[in-house]
Amino acid sequence: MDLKAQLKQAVETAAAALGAPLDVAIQETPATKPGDYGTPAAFQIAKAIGGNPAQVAQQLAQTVVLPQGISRVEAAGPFLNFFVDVAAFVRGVVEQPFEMPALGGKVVIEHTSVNPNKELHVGHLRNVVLGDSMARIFRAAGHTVEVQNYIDDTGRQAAESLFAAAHYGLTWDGTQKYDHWMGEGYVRLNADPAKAELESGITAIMHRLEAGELRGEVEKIVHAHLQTCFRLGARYDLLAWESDVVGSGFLGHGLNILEGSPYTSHPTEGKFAGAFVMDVSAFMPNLEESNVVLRRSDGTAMYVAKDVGYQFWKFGLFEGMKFKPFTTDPEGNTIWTSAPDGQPDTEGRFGHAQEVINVIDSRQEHPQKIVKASLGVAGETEKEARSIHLSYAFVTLEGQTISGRKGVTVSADAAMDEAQTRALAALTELNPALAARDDAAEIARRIGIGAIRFAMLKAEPTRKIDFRWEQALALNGDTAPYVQYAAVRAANILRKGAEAGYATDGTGAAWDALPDIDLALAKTVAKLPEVVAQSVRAHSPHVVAQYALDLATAFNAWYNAKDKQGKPATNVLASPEGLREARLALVARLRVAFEETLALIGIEIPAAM
RNA sequence: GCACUCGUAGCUCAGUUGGAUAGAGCGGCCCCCUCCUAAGGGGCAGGCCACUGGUUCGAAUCCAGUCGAGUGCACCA
Repeated sequence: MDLKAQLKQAVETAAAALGAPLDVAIQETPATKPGDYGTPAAFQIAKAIGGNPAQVAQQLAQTVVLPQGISRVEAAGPFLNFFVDVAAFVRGVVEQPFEMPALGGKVVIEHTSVNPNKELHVGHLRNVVLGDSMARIFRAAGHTVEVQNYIDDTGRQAAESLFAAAHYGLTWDGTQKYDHWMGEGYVRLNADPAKAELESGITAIMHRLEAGELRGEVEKIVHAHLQTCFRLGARYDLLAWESDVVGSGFLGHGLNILEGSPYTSHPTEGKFAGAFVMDVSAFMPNLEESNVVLRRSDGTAMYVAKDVGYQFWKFGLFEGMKFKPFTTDPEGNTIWTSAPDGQPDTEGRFGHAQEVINVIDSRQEHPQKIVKASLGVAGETEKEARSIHLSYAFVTLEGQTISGRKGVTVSADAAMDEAQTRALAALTELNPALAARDDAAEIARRIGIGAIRFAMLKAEPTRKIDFRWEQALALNGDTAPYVQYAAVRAANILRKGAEAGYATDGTGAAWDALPDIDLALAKTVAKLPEVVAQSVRAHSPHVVAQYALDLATAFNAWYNAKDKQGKPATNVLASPEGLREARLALVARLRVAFEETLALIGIEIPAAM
């Protein structure tokens, strides 16, 4: 059990002894206040049993039994503050591995799900990075995670691109990235004044797509998309194709389940006569129209009904999809795909989630709510509660709505190219010797991609992002390179320490010699597990990104600390023997914290900077 | 019109289940390489946490209302 949990228990026990059983909050004391951790519990106790908070705090200070690692307690007015035993605390942080949350259960995360008709643009970056980071964080918290990428292969968008290529007689010469080439046809078609007359040709392609005849054509685009996503660092387990969702009968299965619900009906009169409708008012209050049409009066299904079927399948409400390997990711792991000619999933390997997270643009909030409500309609209230729409505000480009058709767009590939170019330019300027090394390009890649990923997730998902080169690709301030630089700096200290023959594992450490300034750093390091827990609770990776900044800031402040004479106060290698070993061990622990934290948001640390 | 999201420094944002004097970055001004990497650090200036009321010992945080911004409201996908 970690120190804060022990403190909480100790204070609760003391409170109960005073006749006030309660849930106590343990928080860090503000920087200007005495102590390391504190609690305002005396307010609540005073209220429960009478008396004034300051007196109660005094009483608590007398009676509370201090856990190991706490050296003393002191009442500061109505607050009760605890002082950590520096040597024991730092040693504990250094010697114990992180106690990550041990959450169980399978979580299916759907992200990317880009229409297979043209290349990804900078707006898609946010979706991919959010989803991929969530997957990493949920895995670290103990969940089994399955990442799915939904391929809308029967939609109008794909049909238009395929039609355009054929209509204009375009041929791919292999020089351009395939999805970019495909997108050019799409843009051309939508700028074509004659487009309206081409409708029948587009519809014909849509029918062929539904029949699965053009699967291979769509797969080529999907491969090109995956290339972009791999480059960003995203990884997937399964591609779920819309045609297979329908072809596996999920649409029908889903509707069948809903047929049995008291919330669905087949009106015989009124505006919905002949349709199959679902009344969602019990699950989505305040709607003007509480009925959602699932199947039209002409017998065809609404789009949202497919989403409902897919969602039901993710939760394991039925089976029937077939699967086969599609490709391998850069690490050689197999990415599976749904496929009509695949094998049945006899082991229940895919789907069967306890929780489903759909990473989708906030503009789709309404249909996503209907999908969630449909689980309630089906009587699956627990699954309804664990059906999460990770909604994020869309990305604009220099203040304008991204639109490929209008030419207001920057491709994800171009953004990554530019990021790496800028990173290499910075490297050349700041560290020419390093820029001449063989691995300079790899270093620039990690910095550039890291900068983009970080820019996409450092703020809450509800924040709108206006993509501007200077911000998205910034290399200092609240950015990935700032954190990466700190991580590299930590590694340099360790390397030099090892070269000098000093132990970095705590051997020979004089823990008692550590001053308070080192404690501040150790306290920040120790926070990682609760950061992960918080990120999972909030369903947002920004919590981890913010923590990465905290970690780097804490380290840089410590690294640059000066004593009263203005001399470096924390120089590790110049520290007296014993203190030096303690500090090396702390820096080693910090470096691990950097690695684990950045891995949670898919950011790689360069070898040098 | 109805619903959802949001409103914190000039700009972009953090701020745990309500707790101590609201924090960063960018931009501005001033300092710090005789020191393990200055992609760094320190300092100064900059706040009616949109507004009003309520709940509470205590509100940026919870509730109600007002104002402002964005998004969504088809037998479309």
